[in-house]
Amino acid sequence: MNNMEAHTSCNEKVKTLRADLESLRKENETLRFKLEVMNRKCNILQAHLQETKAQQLGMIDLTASRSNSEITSCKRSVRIIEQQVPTPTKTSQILVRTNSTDNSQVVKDGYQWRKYGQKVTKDNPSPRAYFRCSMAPAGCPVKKKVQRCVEDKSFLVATYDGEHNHDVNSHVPALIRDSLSSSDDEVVLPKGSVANIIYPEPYPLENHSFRPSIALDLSLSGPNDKSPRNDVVENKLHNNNCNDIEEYVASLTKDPSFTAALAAAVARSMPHLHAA
DNA sequence: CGTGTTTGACCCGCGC
DNA sequence: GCGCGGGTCAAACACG
Ligand SMILES: [Zn+2]
Repeated sequence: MNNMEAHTSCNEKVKTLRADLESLRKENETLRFKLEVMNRKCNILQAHLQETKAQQLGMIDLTASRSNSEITSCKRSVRIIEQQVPTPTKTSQILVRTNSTDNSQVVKDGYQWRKYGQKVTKDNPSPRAYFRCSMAPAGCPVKKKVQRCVEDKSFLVATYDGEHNHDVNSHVPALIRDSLSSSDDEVVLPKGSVANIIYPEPYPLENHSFRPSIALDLSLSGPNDKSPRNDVVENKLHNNNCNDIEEYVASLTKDPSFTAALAAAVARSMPHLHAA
């Protein structure tokens, strides 16, 4: 009967371990969610940072990158002032990955938008949607275009145009509520499902000193995604604490599909290079 | 009934 | 001028 007892105790152990595992899994999920929220915050902050930097640099690079490449510091400003009027209309492009393939093109970025048009474009089967900031009647000039990416329809390309002259969403709490109980309209981030790549367009490579960091938040995939990477991560999280994130990143960069996606995204973000 | 989306018409710049 | 492509308008419509 020793054997039997050993067996039952073993079963007990298995049970508790399983329970442990389950709780850890839940914790993992919430952590994932929080990570995603952080990533989104980070992305947004970075976008803002880019904008401010662009502002500080006086949009010099913006116009310079737009094909008139005669660069003489004083001329530039004159030209800019002359032709660009008071509002420099910064544009920035961000790539957003959405897991649901059919979704209507809504990039929730904390602002509220009103759609005012949709067009089919020449070289992209999916239509392009035009949005205006809903504060437009109050004088906010910001517009954005959203279109699915040509080759990777799970990506949305959002092109922002202009700057908001008001705060992010005066009333509704924007996309980031500090915890999981966000019962907002669209803020649904079910189990981590979105990855953003932000690449502020006006910065080509000429500007080595300021390399626009491509903010990539890892696609924290939901339960549907059975990527082997998840297992790695889970193992890491179980074995150790968050110390192994770097290893995770390493595993990520070794993942061919990930690197391919990244390469595609980067290539897409640099039409100049692409053409050359 | 107010509000936001749809969708074809319209406009405008550009190359031929 | 004409056609094309991208951007916007606004009437109709959907929805609460
Ligand atoms: Zn606005």
